[in-house]
Amino acid sequence: MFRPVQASVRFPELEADIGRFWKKRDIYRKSLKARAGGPQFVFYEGPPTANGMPHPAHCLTRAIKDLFPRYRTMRGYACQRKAGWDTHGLPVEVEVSKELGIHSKEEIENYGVEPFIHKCVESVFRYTKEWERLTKRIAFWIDLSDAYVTYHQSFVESVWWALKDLFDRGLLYQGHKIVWWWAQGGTALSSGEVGQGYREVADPSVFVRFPLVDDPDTSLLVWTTTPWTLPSNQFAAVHPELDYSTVEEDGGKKLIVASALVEQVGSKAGQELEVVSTCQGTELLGKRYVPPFDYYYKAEGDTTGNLIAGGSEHVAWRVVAADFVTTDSGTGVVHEAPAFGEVDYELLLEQQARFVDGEGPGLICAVGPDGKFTSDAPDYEGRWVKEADKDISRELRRRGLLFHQEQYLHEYPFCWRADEDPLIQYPRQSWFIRTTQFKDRMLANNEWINWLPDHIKQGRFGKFLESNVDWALSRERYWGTPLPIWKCSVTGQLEAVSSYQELLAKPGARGTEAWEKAKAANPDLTEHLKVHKPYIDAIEYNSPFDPKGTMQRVPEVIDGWFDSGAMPFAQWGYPHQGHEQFAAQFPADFISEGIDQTRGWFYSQLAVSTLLFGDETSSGGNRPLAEFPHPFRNCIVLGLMLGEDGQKMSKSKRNYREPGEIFDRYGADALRWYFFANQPPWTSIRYNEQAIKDSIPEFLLRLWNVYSFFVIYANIDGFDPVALLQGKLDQLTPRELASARSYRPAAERAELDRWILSELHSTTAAVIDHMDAYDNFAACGRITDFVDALSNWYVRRSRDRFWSEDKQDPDKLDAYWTLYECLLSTSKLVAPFVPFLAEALWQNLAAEPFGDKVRESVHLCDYPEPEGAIVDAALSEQMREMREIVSLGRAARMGAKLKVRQPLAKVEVILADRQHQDWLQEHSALIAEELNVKAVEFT
RNA sequence: GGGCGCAUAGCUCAGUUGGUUAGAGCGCGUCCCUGAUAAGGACGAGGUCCGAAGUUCGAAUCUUCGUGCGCCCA
Repeated sequence: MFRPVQASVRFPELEADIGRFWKKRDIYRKSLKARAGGPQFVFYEGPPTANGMPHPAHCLTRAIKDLFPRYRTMRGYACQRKAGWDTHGLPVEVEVSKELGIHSKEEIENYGVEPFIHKCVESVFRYTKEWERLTKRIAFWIDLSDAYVTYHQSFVESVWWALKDLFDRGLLYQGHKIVWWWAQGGTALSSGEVGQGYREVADPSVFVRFPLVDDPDTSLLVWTTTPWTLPSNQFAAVHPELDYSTVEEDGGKKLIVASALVEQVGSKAGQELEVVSTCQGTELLGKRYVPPFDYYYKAEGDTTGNLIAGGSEHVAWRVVAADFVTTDSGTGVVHEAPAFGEVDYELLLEQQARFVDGEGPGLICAVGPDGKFTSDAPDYEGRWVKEADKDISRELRRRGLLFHQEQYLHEYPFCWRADEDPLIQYPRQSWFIRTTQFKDRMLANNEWINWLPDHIKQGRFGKFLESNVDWALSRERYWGTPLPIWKCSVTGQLEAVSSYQELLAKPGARGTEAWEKAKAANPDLTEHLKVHKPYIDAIEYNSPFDPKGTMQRVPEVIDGWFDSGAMPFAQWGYPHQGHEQFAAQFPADFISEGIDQTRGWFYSQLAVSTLLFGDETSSGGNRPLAEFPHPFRNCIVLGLMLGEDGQKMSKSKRNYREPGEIFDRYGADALRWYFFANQPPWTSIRYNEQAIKDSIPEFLLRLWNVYSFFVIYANIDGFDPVALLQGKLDQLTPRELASARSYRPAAERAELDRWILSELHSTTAAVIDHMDAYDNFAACGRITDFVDALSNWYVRRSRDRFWSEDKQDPDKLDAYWTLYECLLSTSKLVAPFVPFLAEALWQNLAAEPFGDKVRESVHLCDYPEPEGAIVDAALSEQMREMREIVSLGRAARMGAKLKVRQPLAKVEVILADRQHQDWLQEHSALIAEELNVKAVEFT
């Protein structure tokens, strides 16, 4: 007897029971152990950050991350699933600052770095409980107890090793560059971080006159959306090959504007600008102008310097050539403040290179690192630059230099963790990794990665690699992996260190008291903190470069993305330890994250791996050179998940329901099936509660009803596989079932049985093909079709056989064996997709009645093996054709308004292709029954 | 401004290399079953496949341009 099936199943409750069963029996661990000797299937968990709440998009990621390892495990692979947590960086600091009600770096310093760091550690795992609950509830099987944590000492030391390797190879350098600068936070951000903060804003757009020195009635007309950069103006740039016009404006003054823009500029100001003369950009080069502010001009306006090529020139405030000038917008004359733009800064370097050493232009910058004007610009001193825009415009208008002003709508980056803080480009000393030197290697590596969808390879990711810039690694912050570089107090020479132990072994190493004292005061402090600020900063040692020198750590910490990129080896503490694990678990066969990780984790992993393990110059911790691709071979790039309204998901808009509620209402299987079966995972998924709900009747319940049907009648008829099956059993495969009494080989059974078994085996083969190709969507399509065929044709057409009076009727028993096999195989087939439902079926159909004779969980079973001999393609096609005929016949009845109840004399079937006519004729009785006709005629 | 992607039924979405009359589910309408029944099933209506041009015997599918949207980057 099978345990009677509840008539109305409640999946959420069922799932809770199954979840408890897995936990009690430790099924996940057993599933790993069972495959320990199998081939490796390597999966990397991209670490989520646990100081924020999980939301629906995380459900998708976690569902996909579960699906393929679970499938591979059933296919015999050993798939370790080590969890991980991303714990460093700005998100944590910002969260803590909010809590403390502070914002600026200064406030953090005043609060104290040490207590601040303590707060950071506390905050890191604030939402771990919620994350763990979600992970378990959605049945993401992963080893949470053995998670890697990016702030742990062993992880930090792996990162240190990597950085030392790069440093020793000259790939880690300090450079003066224009960086995207978060002024309030006092640090530079990487391109990836900047990319996350773009927002559309309206900025003032000003058209300003720069009067020529030789001809004060004629002005260059320049355009800028950052008036605050005008006090730091050094040059005006034109494109040498563009045409420029001198035009006369109302009142007789003249302006120089790109010819192509004369009309546009005029219409903006509501003026008819009359062209006086035209010239090429080259003719403007060298012309001197008076900048709108004289803070620097006052002293240096007339300064000249000697050129290397001979002769001399004014150092600044003249027209220079630049290829990046366009006529897309503005005036074709560009205001150059080299301090606040990358291309502008390069232009300054170009100019400097023309002069004899020390005689060229220096960098003018009237803004401090805090984003406020310095005493260089006394009128605005101490004011936040963006806030000064208005007053600067007003001043220009007052002095008659403002030609036109308007609002300009454009995308501008803000700090990704402090929405209200706009970033500015700012010159800064910063540490960089020379990734550009490895661009070709990274591209070659990328070439071998199997991206899903494949357009990512040459598209978004490939394009991103091609425009690679050196990685701005350092952060002038507190909570992150400290940059492991110590500097000689006398000579300024640098040295990198790869572990705490190595550091303490340095001659004259001292300064551990800071940590010891803190630990004594608070014994609960985690040991891992000793490799962090401020304790690590206290450690000094004797300089190998100068007897009087002391080695002190540089103050920076690093970009948290580097941590994530180091994860393939740092999760094992490699190379200080974990050589075996790393060797076995590198590279990954499979990773999956959202498309937003293109510039995030996908890049950080590829870059770090290529630099460390990607060519002959890399030491790789003494491991042999790895073949491309690494560190991952297959990557499913998930689409963006949108809210119900098609907009970005947003808590305040309430355009989605919390995952917890979805689980309570519909269950995790419903959500998983919705993710897997409704669309390829890389399309942007419109979160649709109705569709989640619909996956219950469309799939889960349909399968459940077939199962329920079987159990009801098997119990009534006393069909008991336990009594009928002898011999050694294990997972009730078709082969094992074949040993049962009353079991007949498929070839001897009714055609309907042979047909559904054929469908089962061909479906199994197709699902395996699709899943091996990481195509869950196609796999689900096949499964859906099969369950539909089973429910709506096999069971329906077989009802009479199940209800036959004679309990020993071989045909009746065939029907039971057939349906039993279908249900057992289906439960295995769907196990990776809907693990709860699959388990429920397996428990009642196999594990409970058979006890220890069979595997205790469906997730410990092998994935079904298709048997080619069972597949009958012709029969499959014939049956399909018959179902089609029946369907057309019903349509014809409808058209004639003749209900099915009314018997009709005959149906005429006209076949376009007579290939299966004989077969169909043999089955005319069935067609006649379905259509309620007395005769079937083929013409 | 550049890159990538998307645009198919009222809704959510399929549509593999070009090939008969473009599909599914939901919703809607009509009906069947009443021994899977707080289920199940049949049938139907509903589409300028975003627009235009091109390639082709043939285009939702390939090319180009345009429009709209999303993402990424300047």
